[in-house]
Amino acid sequence: MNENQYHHGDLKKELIVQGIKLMNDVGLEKFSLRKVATMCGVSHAAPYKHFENKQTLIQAMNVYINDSFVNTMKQVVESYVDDPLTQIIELGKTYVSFMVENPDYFHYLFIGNFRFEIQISESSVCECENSYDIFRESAVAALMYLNRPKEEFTEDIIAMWAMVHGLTTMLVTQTIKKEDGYLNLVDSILRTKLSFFNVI
Amino acid sequence: MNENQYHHGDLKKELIVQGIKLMNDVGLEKFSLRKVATMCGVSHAAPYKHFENKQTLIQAMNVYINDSFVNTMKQVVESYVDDPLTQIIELGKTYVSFMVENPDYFHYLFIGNFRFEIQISESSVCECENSYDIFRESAVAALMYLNRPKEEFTEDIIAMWAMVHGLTTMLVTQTIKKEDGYLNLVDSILRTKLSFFNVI
DNA sequence: TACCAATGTTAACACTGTAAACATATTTGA
DNA sequence: TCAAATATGTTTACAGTGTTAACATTGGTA
Repeated sequence: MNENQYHHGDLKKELIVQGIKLMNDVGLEKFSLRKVATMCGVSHAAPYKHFENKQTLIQAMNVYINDSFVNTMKQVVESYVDDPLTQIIELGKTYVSFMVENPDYFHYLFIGNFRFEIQISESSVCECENSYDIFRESAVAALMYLNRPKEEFTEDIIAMWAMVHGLTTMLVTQTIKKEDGYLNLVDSILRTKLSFFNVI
Repeated sequence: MNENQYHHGDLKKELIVQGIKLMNDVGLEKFSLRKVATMCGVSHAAPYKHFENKQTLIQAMNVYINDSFVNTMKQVVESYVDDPLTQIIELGKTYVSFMVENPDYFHYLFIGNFRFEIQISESSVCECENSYDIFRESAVAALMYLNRPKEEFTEDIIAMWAMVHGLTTMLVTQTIKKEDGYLNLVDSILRTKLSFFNVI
């Protein structure tokens, strides 16, 4: 396709990419469709050929980020298929570090899941819709490995995910300071929980 | 003061109250200063005599809600001054149930702390600025009561708060379903953690 | 090649945040 | 007591926004 073309090529995707960039720069409050359009070198009404409205674009941005998050998680799962305990711990670390390193993504996923309908990517190859499902699946494997009673699975999994997500929140919102060894905290907390299972 | 008066009486406070109401109804995206002004029966520029801009009003709404949350927490603390273990557990339950019953408040505090500067209420009588401080203080008492090693306080407190906040998040975002006995979950998770301390 | 759907532009609208100039009420102090 | 100062409200104006409708251009396809 040409350089100075009337048609853009893949405007839909660039709207998402530039949209995320803009959101990072100016925040939700000052995020505007017209700015995104300008960033893509396109008239302010062009986005409406690809998205119903502003909310729909933001949703698409959410899906885009969620996919990238989910894929990162899946990679970790695949790296430790034969070691359930290490797997769930590394998964926890990845969960936390991904969000700490991309605090804006935390906003999107969070705010997005709140304010708008949750929408699942169709393009995603992943059979798990979201990060919680991946985490849960890994947790189940670890609990089975530890011969935990099945009737307590639910509570154990919730406790573990809650710790990981809660810790993430504290770090991203700077309720606690992000020191160099913050990942050891994840390790330690999850390991305590897991070894607690083991001892009993 | 008169009924059909030129001056409103206490516009500043009503802007906050109506602002919260509007935010509950339409969400952040459609929240507008002009609507709030209309709800207060006042011209669209009147709010600028009380708040610098839209963000400042939203901040004030955050502070208002945070105060109400903190006060609720403080009441619990006072109800169990002589029983540190029950206190921290009840505090956890209150934390969760307050947010589950007021999911919009969860948004405000969360988004507010993210998007804008954290601003502490001047009017609050409470010496603790935020809910985390209250939770931490209570947790410290419980840990001392259990004779936990002081060098592990930090990690223990983080683990407990993370669980409570993480669980709250799961319930509010409906990652897990809010069943009738959801508060027992808080009880159970925290109690497990605390009795774990005790056993060792 | 001629049409058609896809994708872009331009123009228009109502609504928004914000500022400036103006109006009225309340407080203050000689 | 009552004018002046201050606090609080209104009106007007403007640039930026989301969204729609009418129009223009392109690329693919019958």
